[in-house]
Amino acid sequence: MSIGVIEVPTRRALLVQKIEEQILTGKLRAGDSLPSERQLQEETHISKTMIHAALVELEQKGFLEITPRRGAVVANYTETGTMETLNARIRLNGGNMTAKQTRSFLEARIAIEGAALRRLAERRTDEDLAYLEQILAQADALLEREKSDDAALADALFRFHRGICLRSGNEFFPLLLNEFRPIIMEFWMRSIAVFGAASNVHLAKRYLELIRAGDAEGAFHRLERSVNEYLSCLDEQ
Amino acid sequence: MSIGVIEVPTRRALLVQKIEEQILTGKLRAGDSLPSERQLQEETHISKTMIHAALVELEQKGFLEITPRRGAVVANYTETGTMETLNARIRLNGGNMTAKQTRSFLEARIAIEGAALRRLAERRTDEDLAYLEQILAQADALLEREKSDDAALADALFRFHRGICLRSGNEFFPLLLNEFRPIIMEFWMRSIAVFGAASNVHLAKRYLELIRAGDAEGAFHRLERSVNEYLSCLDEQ
DNA sequence: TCCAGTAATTGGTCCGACCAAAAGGACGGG
DNA sequence: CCCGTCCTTTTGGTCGGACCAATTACTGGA
Repeated sequence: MSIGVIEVPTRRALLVQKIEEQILTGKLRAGDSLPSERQLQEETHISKTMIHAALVELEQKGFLEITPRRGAVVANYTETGTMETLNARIRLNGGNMTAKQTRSFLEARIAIEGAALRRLAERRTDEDLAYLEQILAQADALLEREKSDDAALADALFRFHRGICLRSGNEFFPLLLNEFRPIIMEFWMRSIAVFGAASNVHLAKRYLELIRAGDAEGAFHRLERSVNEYLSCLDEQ
Repeated sequence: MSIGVIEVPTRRALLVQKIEEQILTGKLRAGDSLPSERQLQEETHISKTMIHAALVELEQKGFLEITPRRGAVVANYTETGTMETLNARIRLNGGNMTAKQTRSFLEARIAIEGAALRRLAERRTDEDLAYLEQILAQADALLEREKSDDAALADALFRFHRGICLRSGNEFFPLLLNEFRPIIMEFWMRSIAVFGAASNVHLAKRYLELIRAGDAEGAFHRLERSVNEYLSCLDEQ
């Protein structure tokens, strides 16, 4: 057990976190208006510049709606919520997704990556295969090392699956994966912990072979099956 | 033709827009580094506080990568790009998607909304149906009016289809639709222009009936068919 | 040639003051 | 009693200067 880097949070980050908490725990509800920036300044003893910066950050994350000279109100995140909002919600929960969130995530994964997988298997080129092979070679190199680096391997797995979306020719799929990134990385870290590093890389190679063979349905069903395996392993715990 | 609301953009927004333009038009390429914040301050006569805020915003949008004390470089948006990045790209192009983007969008729509549709049809409750009916009632009310308001109708259609995702029980799908929002709204505006307002509302009612009947496959194929119709109509133009 | 020491530069944070627009009263004519 | 006009207050948005810590670039001596 190492202590690791100790980072001092900034006042602004703390303020953002505090307001996020109030919203996510329901103390602040959609439609509620926040105190004015000056009032917050007095309460918190933080300069108005930083108060303002924090509120703008929360607006960009989809938590608030700011109208100039009218104030900030808590947004209804059914209306404005994005992946950013969800990431914050998960972070608040100590980085753990609820069972429902996990299921939702995997369902979304099948929908998006499944579609990409099908398309890619149908129209893969040599260039596509080379692109994916190169990422797997990096993953193999990571396996060879004596010191295992799970984070680097998870990153490689992420890039492999994003590569599938990228090479499917659809311009939206890889962007969606980028949006999901923190969640997907967490997923792979867990998968490595449960099934082992080698097993995950081996599975990736299976996908590549199915794509090479042009077996769209086979690749899709492989995805469905591995997701279900993951789910049943999760249920056991 | 009405003039509409005139909103004064903030300096920060203008700076963000300008840098976005430079990146999207290729004047700034991935890997290029930006001038330092102080240099930008001199060039633009905008205070460093605002310069910094603008750069951070661009980082959150996936256009830049900022390293403390090293500067900001233009990001490779394969790596960092999000829906926000794509929205900006489309906005720069006058709100028009390329043919490939349109195809990608519709493919993503089938993947996501199709999955939601299937799930919802299998496990819909009376509450779910009432929720969707209520949105369609609003759409009907809009149709009755003598003055047609396409934007309001497009919004209702958006909320109906987001409602499908919301009521599917998957926590990710509605968030994804929010992320897509500007693009989806553009899509519905176009669909209203091509097929007419009544026709679009009528189609929505068909989905609702298929969901009510629990016909998951029927609903899914309805979606596929209407997407293909839209595509072939687009090809004709 | 090398290296320690230093000066300059960088992004990140913070402050207190000011601006223009909007909201809310106060006032006065009808 | 009503309604427009004027003025004060409050609001978010902006500014320029300051400081910090880390990095980089340079410089002088061994």
